[in-house]
Amino acid sequence: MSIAGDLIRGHTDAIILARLMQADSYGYEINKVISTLSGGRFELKEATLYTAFKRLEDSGCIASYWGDSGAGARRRYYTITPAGREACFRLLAEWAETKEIMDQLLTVEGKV
Amino acid sequence: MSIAGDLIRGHTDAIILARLMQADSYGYEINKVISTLSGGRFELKEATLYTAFKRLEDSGCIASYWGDSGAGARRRYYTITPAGREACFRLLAEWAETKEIMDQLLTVEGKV
DNA sequence: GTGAGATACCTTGACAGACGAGGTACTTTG
DNA sequence: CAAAGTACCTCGTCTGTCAAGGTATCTCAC
Repeated sequence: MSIAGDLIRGHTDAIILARLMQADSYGYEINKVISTLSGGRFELKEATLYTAFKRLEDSGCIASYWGDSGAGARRRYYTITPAGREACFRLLAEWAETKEIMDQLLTVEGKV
Repeated sequence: MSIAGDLIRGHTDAIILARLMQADSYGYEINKVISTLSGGRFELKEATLYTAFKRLEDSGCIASYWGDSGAGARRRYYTITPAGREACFRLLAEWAETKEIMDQLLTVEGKV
């Protein structure tokens, strides 16, 4: 993993919700998808992942159900709720704004 | 302020260093520049700002000296050190990578 | 059939950064 | 002289990340 989780901090929920917008999934798989999408440069630590699930479920953004495991242990699947979709769009917009602002704040002219 | 500090969390040092790359400055002014550059959408809380200065000075990225105040209270100016410049470049690169990865992780196709 | 390794979930406690609240001190302006 | 602006600083709290540890199931090699 080449970038630290603290750089992503505050956007974990957005990442999870964005993944669940595509399809229901479970913890282990979500993390593997994250690892793949980031080209192996980032993955959530398990503790971080499960705390996020707890937080998102408590706030009504996601719901869970036990599903079949093809191979291996039982899986708790998560599904995004309507409130979760709304939250996701809001977080995506926030990310866009964060990027914009950060790019402004990090501009360094000359003196290189 | 339209975006929360937690979205920027982990990048505060980068912002401060990038500002000091342009010119020596002091806390109050840096924060005003940040506010201006972000179009009034973001500013650091004083507590955050001063803890960051402390952290950056302890790690040798910046140095400080008392300067003249044109009007108002005394000012503690900060200047970036060679180590600070290096750190700044590293943090800018990290930000670029964070952006790239986040954009991958937040892609949502179809199902809108 | 048993041990290793992958799959899969979960909790606890420590730590670091952001920030609300509070404080100091000086200068200008009304 | 009071109020408002400039300017700095600290303490204690909160929240999210993470290392470490634990549980349980399944498959495959031996």
